[in-house]
Amino acid sequence: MTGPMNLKELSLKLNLSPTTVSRALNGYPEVKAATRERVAAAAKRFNYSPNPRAIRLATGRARAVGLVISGAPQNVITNPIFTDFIAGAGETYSREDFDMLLSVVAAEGDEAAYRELKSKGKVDGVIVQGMRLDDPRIGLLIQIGMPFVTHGRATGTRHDYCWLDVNNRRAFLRATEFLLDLGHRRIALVNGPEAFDFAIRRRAGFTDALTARGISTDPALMTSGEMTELSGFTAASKMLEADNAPTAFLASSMLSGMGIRRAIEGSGRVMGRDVSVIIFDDDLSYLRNGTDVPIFTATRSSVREAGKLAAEMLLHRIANPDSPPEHRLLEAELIIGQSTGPVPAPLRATL
Amino acid sequence: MTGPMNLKELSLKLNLSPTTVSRALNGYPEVKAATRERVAAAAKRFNYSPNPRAIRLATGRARAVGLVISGAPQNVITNPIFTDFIAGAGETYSREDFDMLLSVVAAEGDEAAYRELKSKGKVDGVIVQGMRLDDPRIGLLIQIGMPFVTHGRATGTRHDYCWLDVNNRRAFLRATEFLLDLGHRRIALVNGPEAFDFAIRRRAGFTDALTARGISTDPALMTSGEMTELSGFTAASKMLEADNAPTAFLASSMLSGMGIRRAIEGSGRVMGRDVSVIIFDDDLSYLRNGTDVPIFTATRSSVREAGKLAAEMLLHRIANPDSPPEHRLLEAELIIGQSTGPVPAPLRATL
DNA sequence: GCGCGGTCCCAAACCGCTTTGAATCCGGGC
DNA sequence: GCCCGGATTCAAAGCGGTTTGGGACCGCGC
Repeated sequence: MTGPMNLKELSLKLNLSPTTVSRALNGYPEVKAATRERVAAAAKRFNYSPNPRAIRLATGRARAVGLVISGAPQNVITNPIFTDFIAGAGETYSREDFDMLLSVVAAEGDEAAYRELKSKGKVDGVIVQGMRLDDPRIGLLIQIGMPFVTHGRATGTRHDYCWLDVNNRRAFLRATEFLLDLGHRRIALVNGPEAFDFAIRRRAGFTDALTARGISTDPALMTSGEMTELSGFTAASKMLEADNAPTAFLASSMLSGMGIRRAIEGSGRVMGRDVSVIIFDDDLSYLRNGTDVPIFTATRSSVREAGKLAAEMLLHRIANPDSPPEHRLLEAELIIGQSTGPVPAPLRATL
Repeated sequence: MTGPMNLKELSLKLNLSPTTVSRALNGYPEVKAATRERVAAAAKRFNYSPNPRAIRLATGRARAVGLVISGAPQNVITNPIFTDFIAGAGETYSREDFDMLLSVVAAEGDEAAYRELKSKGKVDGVIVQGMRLDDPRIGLLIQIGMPFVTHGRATGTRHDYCWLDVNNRRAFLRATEFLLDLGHRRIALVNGPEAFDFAIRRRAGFTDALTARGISTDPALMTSGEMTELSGFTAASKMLEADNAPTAFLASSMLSGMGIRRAIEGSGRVMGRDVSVIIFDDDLSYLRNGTDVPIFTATRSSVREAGKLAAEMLLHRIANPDSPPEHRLLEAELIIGQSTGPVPAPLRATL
């Protein structure tokens, strides 16, 4: 064995020049159909596959996309969304034979990481996650000329850029309306960290729905924080203790929903009967909202699907860097589970 | 702008040959100290950084490590461990300037993925996760000559290979003893999928502790399944309904523990008073077991730390492929939380 | 018979680095 | 003054592809 076959060897076997073989394999028009077939057959027969390192050096393209994960060691970064997102994206990349490379960097190290990805030419484009208000990464990436698509938008930026997002505002608007239609008037919002754009939009959907019905928003019924079971529990417990406890909750994630459920049950109430809960369900593969019948009523949008679409958009963007940026807004579906019901009668009486 | 400076340009500025500059930068001994400094200074001044694609082509090394994630679209793969693990590993890699590349493949596609990683020379080594009994990947990787370290061991393989694992058996042995010492005799095991090696070892620890005290194991008190909240809830609910309900649970993950807690509370019992629970806590960044005081009593071992160590082992292995395989067994610590207590008096009376 | 425009193929340069094999420089020994 | 070996440095040959700039061959019109 002398290692895998290379272009030169293959061309010798075919009595052709490397040039022609390369062109045949890459679909250039100036090679005769018969020759092309002969080459293709030989390539398959000798199990030839071009050396990616050589391709990359010769073309200057990386055939790889990046994902910068910042916030190590303790932050956001390791949020549970991530895995499903790349699972979706990864399949697209392997199909197109792109590598996906991750850089894990400490908080604040992300700018340097993007610059390095660019200057060393390690990737042809990146996907950006965890968008914040007027996220500085957008300007940076445009400035250094790195193709990208964001998962989520960034309110407040003046740039036009390529994004994929869920209609968070509309999702929470509809969820709130659904609760209002069930007669609920004291509705609490247990939101994600409002440093993130998606959380802002969800709150907007929530408050818009309330004000549209002439219901004033109560700051005591709106919290924002980590999307963990514990923080959901803590927030909900506190609200449920109050005199004027909410009869319904809108939760930003499955995990906070689980915390809220615990708080409800811990207070002697029953979820779905005494207190309603709607969650935002990212349809994560290890946090399923029930198997056949959903446990929580939810606005659902698959993160995995988002990953797949974002990857496709990115590859398209890399291939056509000068086309106008695409935008894609996904709608979440409202699925009815067991966690919602009409506002309880005794409370309805007090209205 | 003519793109970033390259070796030839730099060597021209220095009136040196590319050879010498390359050697100076790479620490070869045959270059004079004064020259080396001059080169280093110029490199910094002109912001020179070598083109990784050229290095890879010239050296034949990838300076990258891989992670194959199999089981798409619906499986294991997206398990919550993953993110924390790579967060730990990723920091090591960036420090050493290694790329980390992910391939997401459909179930059963992993063998082909490893072979491709090898044949295309995309990585110098891989980390393997989710070990099963006599995992076939071990033989495969040895056969194709791909350096690797596994996260978890694989009982039953005849090969010697490089692994990093938590002492799962001992962790559950100690946890079980802890419960026994509290007077519990009806202890249930809500295990992860026993297709995985770690789950087998945990069960062994559990049953060993019981039999050491002369307590027979009750199949009705041992389940194995997904490590989700729902399946924890389902399993525990069923057991708690039975006549001879357990007074304590050993759970394989934080999520199943949360499901068990819900089942306990749903049955009108109080966790930590009526029923004790110990979980295995991977110390995931978005599933914290309480902030200051732990909610669950747990055997804890940080997956993130494991990722960091595994990455170091892998880099070492890549640098010294012929050294004997390292093994590293981490001990989990038993941390006492609020979910355990002595067996309730009325039950104790019946012993 | 000759020039012309296609079609198809090739030699050689190039991408930017590492590495081999050899040249150069230098002080010391004789 | 000359040879020798160690210390430095260099030219050139890879690594394995892509791409540029021609060439060879062919049928056609005149």
